[in-house]
Parts: sequence; structure tokens; C-alpha cells
Amino acid sequence: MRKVPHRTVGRLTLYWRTLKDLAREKQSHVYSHALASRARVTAAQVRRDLMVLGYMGTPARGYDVEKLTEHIEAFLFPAEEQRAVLAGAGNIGRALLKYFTGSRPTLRIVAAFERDPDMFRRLIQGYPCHSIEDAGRVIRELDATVGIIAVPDEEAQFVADVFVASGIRGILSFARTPLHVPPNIYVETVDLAMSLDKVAYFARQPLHSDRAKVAFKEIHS
Amino acid sequence: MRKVPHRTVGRLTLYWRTLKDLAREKQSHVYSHALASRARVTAAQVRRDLMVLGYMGTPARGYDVEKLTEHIEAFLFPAEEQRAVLAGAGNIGRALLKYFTGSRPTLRIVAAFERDPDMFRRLIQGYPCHSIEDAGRVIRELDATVGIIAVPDEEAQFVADVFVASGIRGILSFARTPLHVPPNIYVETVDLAMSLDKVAYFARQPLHSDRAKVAFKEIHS
DNA sequence: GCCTGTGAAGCTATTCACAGCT
DNA sequence: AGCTGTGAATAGCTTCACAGGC
Repeated sequence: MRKVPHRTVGRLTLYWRTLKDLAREKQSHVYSHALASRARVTAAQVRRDLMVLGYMGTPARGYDVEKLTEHIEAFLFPAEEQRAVLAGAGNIGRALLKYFTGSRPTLRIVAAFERDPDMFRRLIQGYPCHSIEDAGRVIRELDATVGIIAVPDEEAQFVADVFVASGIRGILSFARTPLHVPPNIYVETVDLAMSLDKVAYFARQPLHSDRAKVAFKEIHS
Repeated sequence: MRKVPHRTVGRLTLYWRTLKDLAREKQSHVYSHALASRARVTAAQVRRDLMVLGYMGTPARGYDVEKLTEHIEAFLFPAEEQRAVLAGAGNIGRALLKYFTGSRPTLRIVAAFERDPDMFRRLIQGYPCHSIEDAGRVIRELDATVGIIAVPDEEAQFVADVFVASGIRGILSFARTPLHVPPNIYVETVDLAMSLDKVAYFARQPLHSDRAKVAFKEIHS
């Protein structure tokens, strides 16, 4: 159950969504090609990714939608609920709270932290907001293991340090400051400025890859 | 100027920011190790990345902060201003408008699009808002080449099609729907739900990689 | 010594291609 | 026929390691 390729984990959530759609459409089985087409990846990629689940389809009917869904859920979603906290209730922080609310029954946001005293003791999008100074205590009390950082860049490292010291094991950071954390802490950085720069750069280039064309043909059902 | 690794482009924006900080600190030169440490990458990575610029440092003093900055800017930022549009002025869309405002002189957001008629003809965060039905015309008139998609998932593909048909060459999408676009269009997807799932998954795992530990030591100044 | 630039090696992720099944 | 699962091949990215310079 170890050595799962990094990006495979990401794509599994993609397949999971697609399977939910298929179930809604009353499809009982699906072939790797069909799943791949909907998820915009190649059929070989789907089959390779699904190897980590230990669930096998059949050449005759492909994958059982319901069973495959269950296997992905067993893989992705924890048996015991995980708790997450958010630091920074600015524009992005509040948008995230709204976006993530109810998206996963097994991952619940349990608190928000702010530096601005006007926000303490209030509910932000329905979540209790504490002073960032109390983050350590609150995180330990609630036994949260996931932390989201949406504070100004200058504060990001401070928050990360508090998170790590309080038992947070995975961090989703929207700060542009590259975080310094111990190697056993997983960090996923969403750098919006970088993403936009990349898009702007490649939007100016004539073509991005020759393989793209091939992949396009295969994927284009 | 050919065959620039994908992720190198992203890291260049990171180096650029770091160089701006260094300039503010009145540093005139910087070694790859120092730059790497600040950007949380390896020194070898920095040197490899900088090869695409055609600018060389010297063993004696490393890289000239000012000159290196200029070379990165020449690479990343277009000589002629690029224009971008945003579709979807919901929570995330508005947060993005605020976040991106003024971040790049060479990339200007020039319009927003919405389906909700209450928002037309108003200014959203200072940007003119049009009906999504007029997107094609407006994009062509303004000659925008970059499009940001922050609409509900069901509308994302429709917007992407309009964008592509109107001359948009690069798309930054926040929709969970994998977009179907021609191969000459660059798409960068920011899938927040996927990112959070990944963080939650790896937060449950004991360790992510042995290499992480080594890298940590090297980077930890 | 300690630096840079870079060929070569090493990793990781993706795709190919085919045996085996129905 | 057309499918899956998977070893082998390939592509893409990162790191090593060292020649050459001060």
C-alpha cells in the first residue's frame, strides 16, 4: 500500500467525480477508454492509476461503477474523520471556506484563525474564528491534521511553524512564500501569481508540445 | 529559446520575486545556493533553470541581481502588454480580481463576464462586467489572449469554447471539469478540491519520500 | 578553497505494446 | 473482435559530479 505516485492520488479524485456522474446517469459499468475520455487523460493512464487500488475490472464489461467508486473512496477518504483549520479570513480565505463547505464528509473544517481582532469570536461563513495566537491550543484541542494557509505572505512562515508545532501534517498554502517545514509534513502550494504567469507565457508561444496533438486526438472521443 | 521545461517557467517567477526581495535588501550579487535556499529548491535546480535565459553568472560573484532580474523579465514578461479576461464573478472570481490587480504591468485584466444580469454594466472590483453572451465580441475588441475561468462547473466548457473561438490562447481554470480545448491552447487548471484531497491523503501517510529528508538538509541553509 | 555551466546519471511519470481473457 | 493488467520503453525533470575559472 505504499509508493503511490503523487499525481495518481490527484487523478483518483478526478475519477471519483466522474464515477459519481456515471452513477447519476445509471451506468453500471465503464471501460477505461470512456473514463479516460471524460477525465481528459489517456486510457493507459487510467488503467495504471487504478492499479494502486487492488481492484480489477474485467475485459468483458470494464469496471463496475459502484465497486470502483467504493474502492476509490476507501483509498482517498479516511475511515475516521479528519479535521482541518484555516488561517486567514481575507478574500481568498473566505472564498475557500465557502467552496470547501460540505465538499467532503470525512474532512471537516473546524476553525478559522485571524490576526484582525474584529473577527474573533464571530462566525465566518459559519466557522468559529479565533486569534492566530490561540491557533496552537485550538488545533491540539480539536486534533486537526490539515491546515490551510491564506494569510499575507509575510505571515505564512509563522503560521506554518505554528501549524507544524501543533500537529498539523498536511498544509495547503496559498502564500507565495515557499514554506520551510520538516520533511514529514506534506505541503501543497497553490501559487496563483505563478499560475497566471505561466498561462501568460505559454499563451504567447506558438505550440506547447507535439505530443499534445496526439493526446488530443486520442482523448477527443 | 526552444524547449523550455514547463516547470522552469513557473520557478522563474519565483526567482524573480526573490530577486526583488534581494534588491530591496541592497544585495548586488547572489550565488545559486543563496537563491536556492530562499526559493526552497536546490542550487543545481537554480543553475539548470537559469540556463534558458542565456545569461551567465561568474564563479567569483555569482549572479548580478539587477542583470538577472532584467533577463528574467525579458523572458517572462511580454514586450507588448497582454490582456486578460475573467469569466465568473462569484466568490472565487472576485477574490482573484482583487488578488491579481496590479500584480503585473504587462498583463492587464480588462473585463469580467457574468451570467447574472444584476452584475452587467456595473464595475466589479473596478472592472467592467459584461454578459457572458457578449464575451466573444468583447474579447475580440480588446484583443485579449488570456482567459480565467471561475464559473460553475457546468458552464466551464461552454466558456472555454467561447474563449477559444474568440482568440484566447491560454486559460487559467478553477473549474473541476477537465476542459476540452485544441492542443495549441495552454490550460492551467487549479483544482482546489483535488488539492485539498491530496493534502488530506498525504497528511495521513507516515512519510512522503526519503529524498525529502536529504533535500531538507541541503535547503535548510 | 568555492563558485558556475553542463554532460551524464538517476528518478518519476506516462505511454507503448502485448499476453491473456471472454 | 475488444477489453484489462502490466513489463518494458519512453519522455520529462532533477540531481550528480566535475571541468574550468577566480
